[in-house]
Amino acid sequence: MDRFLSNTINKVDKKGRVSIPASFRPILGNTSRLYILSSVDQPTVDAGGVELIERKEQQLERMDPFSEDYELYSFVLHGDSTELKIDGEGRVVLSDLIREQTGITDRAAFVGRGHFFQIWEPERFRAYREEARKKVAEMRRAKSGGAQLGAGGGANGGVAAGQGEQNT
Amino acid sequence: MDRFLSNTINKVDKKGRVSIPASFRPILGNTSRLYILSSVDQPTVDAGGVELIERKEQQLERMDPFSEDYELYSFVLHGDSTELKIDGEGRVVLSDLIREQTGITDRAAFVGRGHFFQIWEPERFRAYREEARKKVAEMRRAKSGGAQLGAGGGANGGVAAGQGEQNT
DNA sequence: AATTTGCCCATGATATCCCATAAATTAAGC
DNA sequence: GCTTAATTTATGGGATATCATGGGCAAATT
Repeated sequence: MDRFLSNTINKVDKKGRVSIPASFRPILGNTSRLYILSSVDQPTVDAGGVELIERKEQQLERMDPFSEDYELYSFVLHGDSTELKIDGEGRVVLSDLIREQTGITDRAAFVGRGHFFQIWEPERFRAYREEARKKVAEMRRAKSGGAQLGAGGGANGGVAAGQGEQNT
Repeated sequence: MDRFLSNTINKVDKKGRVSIPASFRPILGNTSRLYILSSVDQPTVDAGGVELIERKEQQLERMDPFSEDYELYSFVLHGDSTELKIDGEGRVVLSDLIREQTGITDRAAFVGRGHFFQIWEPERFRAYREEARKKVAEMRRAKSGGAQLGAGGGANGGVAAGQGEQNT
């Protein structure tokens, strides 16, 4: 249990509180603080422990300082970050900043991203997720030239394609 | 016995639990954690130990962290994965995520794939398997220009052996 | 005084643990 | 080679333990 995985949708109560998924809590450590960074590309925020900020700063340093991306990243990183307090039940109060950034009202989707997680407005998450899956599927198809069975990650399945639809 | 072989169909009980085939358990090691990755191509999920995720993360690290591909791949990898707890009897409860992805309701097919295994809705597995066989046969025919050797009726090219039903 | 914010407790719904049992595979014995 | 005893499995169910969620209340803000 050392990375943020899976996704869950939790309710935001009248006081603006949401439960951080229980499976995410231990990964954050013993802290009672949750760090939040706005995403520049999507209507979501990144969340995690302090190391999240550090990591992002390191990323920033690796970017071209004259690019527009750098400017944006830098601006958002230092300007739009927040620190939330985690209460005894593992909840946080979503700030106005987060609401504006994500569009969240009464429900929030928590999405594991490995060393951090994201908080989305459920509907937007659903849409983006679908799109992402579709694109990854295309990516995979392009790479393997169509000969792929299963998502074995380098697996040597050795069997020809076969499309098989997603769900029903 | 160090790779996942063969396939079995087990029942999902009212609580949503399924037994992981006993022959698969020792291969997972001493863990009580089963990692699940959903396939973007087929209505199935890949299952295995942490290595399964780590392997994919290594692929990620070889990509450009600022590319859209990286973003999408990471999003799907971490956001659509799950970690299931294996109980004392070697069972796991299938999450909603898995149900949606696979279409599983009351029975689940466990299919060995070497260094990981898959979980399918039995009917879909049967259908996909047949299709896969057919394509393998075609592939072979195409390659050999019609001259085949030892590709007799019962041969099941490349796909895990065994009948759709448990033992026989 | 009227809101917020932080802390504590309550509760229904799941999830997890533990024990029971029948089916089935393996080992043992004849 | 068969038949039976001994072990594993798969599966079920009850008893707890966790979790998400709601509400109360008092200290801190405004």
